[in-house]
Amino acid sequence: MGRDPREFLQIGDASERTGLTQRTLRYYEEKGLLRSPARMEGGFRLYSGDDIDRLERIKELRELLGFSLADIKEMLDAEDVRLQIKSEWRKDADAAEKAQKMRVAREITLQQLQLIDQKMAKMATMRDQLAERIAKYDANLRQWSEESAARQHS
Amino acid sequence: MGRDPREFLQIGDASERTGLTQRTLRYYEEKGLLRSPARMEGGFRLYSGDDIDRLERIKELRELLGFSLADIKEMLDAEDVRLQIKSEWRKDADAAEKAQKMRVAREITLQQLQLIDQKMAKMATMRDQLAERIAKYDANLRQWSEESAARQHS
DNA sequence: ATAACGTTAACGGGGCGTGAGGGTAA
DNA sequence: ATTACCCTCACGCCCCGTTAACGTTA
Repeated sequence: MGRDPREFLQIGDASERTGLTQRTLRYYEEKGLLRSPARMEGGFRLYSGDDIDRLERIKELRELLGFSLADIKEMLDAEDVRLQIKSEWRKDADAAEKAQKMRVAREITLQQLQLIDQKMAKMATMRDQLAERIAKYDANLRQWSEESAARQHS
Repeated sequence: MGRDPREFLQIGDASERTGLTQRTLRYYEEKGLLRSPARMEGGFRLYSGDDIDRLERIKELRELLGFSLADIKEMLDAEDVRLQIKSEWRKDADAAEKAQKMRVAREITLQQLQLIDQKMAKMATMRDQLAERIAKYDANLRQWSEESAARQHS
């Protein structure tokens, strides 16, 4: 599961790879969206491959779907549930409670999916409207160029 | 073209119809995204049907596509070009310049369309990932319920 | 020692939320 | 006169952008 430990990135490289500013990376850490990354002796942050993945998910949830950071934190916490439960699956102590948590996580994921579907439907509508608008521009421009050509002949 | 003048809405009704807060409506006006609406003698704002349409477009551009208000202002101004040109089409004075403006407006619209296509593609990817995740939750839950049933029999 | 990189702290800005303190409509 | 609605400031919050002042690394 774990990755090559040589692949740790300092904040500058992590910033470049994710397209988020260094300020943003520190801010997400401060807000608990990302667990505090490892540090060098001098205090420099070291981001793992998993950290990068998580940052990219955050970025998409925010920029593509427009969720608030608070919403995203809730979602990511919910997602972590499944992994945590799987790793803690020693015996079936409190298995019922774990299943309940998983059902909650599933529900949140399902809501995300439905929200995406709604957004995609609206976006498709907008797309068609824009295509129509372009067709109108083109029609006007074509008409103008024909009139212009006609004047050339008279 | 114009609508029933009795259909003018005060800010409260306009807010309800568009799903934007009154504060937001005043803010958009302040920022020049919406021309200052008509007023009653007492100073109450009166929104026309066209105003409502424009507000709904702004809302979609912002909430669905995540554009900044500055971007949206630029886009709407570009869109107005076509309508303004059509209404000003008395003679063909400066027809070349008008056609140029229309080409610019067309170009901006085309960029919006391409941006929507890009976003929709990314969203489709996310959608699939979420569907997979739900499948995993379900697999885990199904497995748990089977194990639980097995214990009942022993 | 220098350049390139990192650190925290703190102020700034866009897009509003949220009153305060008043006037208007029916 | 009451109730519901509207007005204009004006401050506050979130999500960072952006210095500023300073330490670390190669």
